[in-house]
Order: sequence, then C-alpha cells, then structure tokens
Amino acid sequence: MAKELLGKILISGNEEAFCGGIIVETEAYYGRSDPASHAYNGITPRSKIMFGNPGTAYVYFCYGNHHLLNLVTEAIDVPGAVLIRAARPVFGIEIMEARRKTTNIYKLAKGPGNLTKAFGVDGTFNGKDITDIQNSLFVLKAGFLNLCVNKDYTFNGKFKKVVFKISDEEKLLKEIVASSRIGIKQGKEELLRFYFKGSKFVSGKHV
DNA sequence: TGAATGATCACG
DNA sequence: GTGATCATTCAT
Repeated sequence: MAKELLGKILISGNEEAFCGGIIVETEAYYGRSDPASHAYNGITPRSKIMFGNPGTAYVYFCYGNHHLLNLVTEAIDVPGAVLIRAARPVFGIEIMEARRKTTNIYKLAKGPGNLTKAFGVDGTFNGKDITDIQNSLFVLKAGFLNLCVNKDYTFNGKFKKVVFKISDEEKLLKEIVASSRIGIKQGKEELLRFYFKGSKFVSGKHV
C-alpha cells in the first residue's frame, strides 16, 4: 500500500482553503513485528486507530511540534499504516505558501511535519475516513498514471471544480525506490520507505 | 549538531 | 505521577 499510494492525490480543505498534491514519498509501518511501529506493543489509546478500519487517517503529535499523517491500511484488528512523508503541490498552492510561510514549492510539503502544515492537517483529522470525498481530507483514487494522459485533469469535488496539469518533467518520475525509514532507531534495516526516484519534492537523502 | 517542544506510555 | 522517548524541523 505504501507503494500504491505514491502518485495518488491527497486533498484537504473547505470552501475557503482547498488544496491538493501528489503523494511522492511514503513509509510503511507494521505492528507486532515492527519495533518502529506505534502498534509494536499492542493496543494503546494512541495506537488503537491502527487496529481499526483501513482507509482512516491516523494523525499524531510528534516531537512537541508536528502532526504526522498516516493512512491505516490493514484489515480490522491487523495493525498497519502508511506515513505520508511528502507531496508535490498541484493546486491551492498559495494556501500552502501562507501556512508554511515560504514560496519555495519544493519545500512546501517536503517532510511529514511540513506536509501536514501545508495541508492544514492536525489532530482533529485523527480517525477520519480518507476514502470519502465528502470529508475535508481524502485521497483521490485516480493515480499517477491516470493523470498522465495528455490533457488537463479535472476534479469535480464537493467544493469546487479544480483543473491542474502535471508537468512533463514530473510525468517521467515513475520509478519507485525503496530505502530504510527516516528518523527511527529500530527497524532501520527494513527497506520500507518508498519514493519517486529523482523527485525534487522528496525529503531526506535520495538513493 | 543541537535546541525547541509536548504527548505518550511503561513502570511503580 | 514520573521520566525517557520520540515516524521532526530549522537555524547554526
């Protein structure tokens, strides 16, 4: 699922602040078998979300500063989630710039903490269904390849019609690379971080 | 390289 | 209740 989510469109917002981007970097987290996972020690008040419905958001507060967005991916009672680490902004960019206080498009949603800030995601999104486009945070099923047709992409959402175009340069970035996960002490040997090779919107070091 | 920052959880 | 830990970011 971490690989599957690469190229999908993450959208958030309401009538005033509507924005979206292409997911370009993810990390997979398992349960009992994964010492880096919040579900490693079983169900706790925080980790219970990971044991719940797939397709829900798992948002938690990290390092006293940042909210991190995960998508629950496994069946009920099976812990597992994918951390959304970076996205390429495609619309609502001015909103993201205001939230991030920078106009460097490569930095707007680079890194999991920056991504949630750009998209306006906080703890109130925890447990929300991200497969329902009626909600204010959701992942569009249309993937990267669907967007790579030779015309603009149109999305008729709840709030407004959005048209955007994927640059030719970015269309070429379809090769997925696996690496070790970032910022963890245990479980480093597992190659559970995935991203589009060569993308300037990806955080951390490229392989 | 390290400070800022606060929720979480194992333990007693 | 306490303290160690933490799926980070930014400036130095």
